[in-house]
Amino acid sequence: MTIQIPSGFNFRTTVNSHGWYDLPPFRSNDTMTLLQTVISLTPKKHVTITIRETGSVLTITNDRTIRLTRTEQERIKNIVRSMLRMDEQFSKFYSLCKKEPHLRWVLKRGAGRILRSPTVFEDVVKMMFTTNCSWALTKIQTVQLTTKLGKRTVENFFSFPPPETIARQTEHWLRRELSCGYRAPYLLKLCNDLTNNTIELESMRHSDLPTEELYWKLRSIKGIGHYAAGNILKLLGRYDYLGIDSWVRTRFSEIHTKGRKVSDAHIEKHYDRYGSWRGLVCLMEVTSDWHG
DNA sequence: GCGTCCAGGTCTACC
DNA sequence: GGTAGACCTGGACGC
Repeated sequence: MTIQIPSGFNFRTTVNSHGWYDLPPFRSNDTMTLLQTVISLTPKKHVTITIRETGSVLTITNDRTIRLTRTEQERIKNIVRSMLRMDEQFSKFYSLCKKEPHLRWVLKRGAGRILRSPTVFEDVVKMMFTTNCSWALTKIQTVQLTTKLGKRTVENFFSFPPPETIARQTEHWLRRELSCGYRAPYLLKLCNDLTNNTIELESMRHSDLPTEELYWKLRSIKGIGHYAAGNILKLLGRYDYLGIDSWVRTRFSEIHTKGRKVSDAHIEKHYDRYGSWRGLVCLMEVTSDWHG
């Protein structure tokens, strides 16, 4: 399968936009020139895909033993476009960056697109796993979740388990097997609510609701606070919130205040002038050193 | 190898 | 509305 690359799109910069490429089922290589993950087409059909940039197209390959219908191939292509944010409009953001000397690199590197998972559910669970712990623990929780509850594919990858599979476990089991500690009841409640249709996540990527309403919808999920909601919103294409964590605080003080610690209110105020793009401007600034 | 301390974000009870 | 303390884990550190 191939996808035509839109102008201004940069595959490597998108894969390296944040830590998601490092959390299973995602996998990448040292040079970030390929991205692999598992797409769950049906409860029993899980396909490992490999995405590479080859000239002016992205090439998507999968194991030849798995036959895909034309409809399934189209679905995979749409999911890849969505994960890599290929159809989102960044022209207004780039005009803004053009006016700021310290953000001109963003255009040169084709930055701004933030890698997201095939589903909102996967993004929300992973974001919950980033709260109040080190990256090492975030990774442990995600690895355990996928290997213990996901489905193994031909290439020895594991799919991200659906909410109903997680909802069948006990809180005790989740605590013990995933090392997710006090997050276990939050994860269980989220999965139960999704299974019972008490809440709905997937439509959020195409929602017409104002960003603030989406923010409060996310905040109604136990375990999703101000930081997590702000960052999930970025994965929904809304950049009004900063999603400040300890790392952003450190990077901000290194860049703007010679290492002097400042309050979150100070950081919020600094990015106010960028309006609805402030969250993305903040992310670009704190990750600028990742892109040379 | 063991014990102690700390960092990390969210929730809840309390003022 | 603001704040303190609990939640749980891995990692750093001292012994």
